[in-house]
Amino acid sequence: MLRISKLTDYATLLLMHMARAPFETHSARGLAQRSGLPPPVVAKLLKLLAREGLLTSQRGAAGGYGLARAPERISMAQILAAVEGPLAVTECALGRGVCDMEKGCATRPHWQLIGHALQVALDAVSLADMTVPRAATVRLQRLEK
Amino acid sequence: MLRISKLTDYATLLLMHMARAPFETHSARGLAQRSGLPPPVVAKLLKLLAREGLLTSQRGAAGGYGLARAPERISMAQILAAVEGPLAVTECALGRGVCDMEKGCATRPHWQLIGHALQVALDAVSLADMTVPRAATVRLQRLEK
DNA sequence: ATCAATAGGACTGATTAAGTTCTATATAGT
DNA sequence: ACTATATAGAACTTAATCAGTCCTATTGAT
Repeated sequence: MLRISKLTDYATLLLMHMARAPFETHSARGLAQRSGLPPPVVAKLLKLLAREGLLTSQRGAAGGYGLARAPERISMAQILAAVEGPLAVTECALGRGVCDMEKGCATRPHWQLIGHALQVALDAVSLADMTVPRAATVRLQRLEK
Repeated sequence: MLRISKLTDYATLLLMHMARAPFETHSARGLAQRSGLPPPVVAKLLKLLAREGLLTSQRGAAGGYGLARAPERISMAQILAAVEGPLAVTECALGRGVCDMEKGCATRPHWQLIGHALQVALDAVSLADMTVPRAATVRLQRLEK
């Protein structure tokens, strides 16, 4: 349950590879080879991440992708939002009045609260944390107190 | 993203209805009418929740379903787990070695940490909280400190 | 017996996710 | 200017999952 899509998983993997050389540009082909993921998937994801502002891109020969900011300033929440869209635990949490039974339904504010808690947990982990085991552990343990 | 399935949403709604009369038994038909959900869906969900231990069931005429324990002792995490299966943010988080690239993949422990944080957030909200706005707010705010 | 209820499984259709392919555009090097 | 190597964007196909229905069996009170 609450499963993250494979694409998000892949995106995280790719960003972690890039975080090892945060100031260099990386080509889609090169990242596909290093990550072992299918080239079309890698290309699709990098395009998406660039459009969403997590990566910068340079076209043409000797072009490629680079991190838009330091790995410490890219959170898991941002990666998820880039690939899967805004966090919304339930459909109605997004606000649009598409739910048939809004009248007697008292659950909405509660789902929003839960969603907010998830957001906080996801915000607390950065891309840099993902590459360095200790940091994430510490930050998340603080949350649980 | 991280969207909960409609079934889980429905299940929560049904349990909230039952929580209003926590010691009485409720029939599937009656709950379908009160909730406005399609009877087959309600029946399916109640069967599932009973199998998972959240509800007790009584067959035969004058039978029905009842909460297995007090609303305070049923958490949103339990409801989610009952309907959607164990919480696993990524496939590999479940442990089975199905992932092709386990060798160079350092993300697994981090996803597990994030998963754990989500679990904590979901554990902090009970079915009783869902029916009484204030309690959930307070509990979740404590988590965010 | 009969009626009202749950138990369990099989099945179908709808929706979404995952992955591929094709065409257009930009840029460095020669 | 030409060519090779990149990214940009969109359309398309297939696979997987979710949502919902239906049917048959079992249980128990009247």
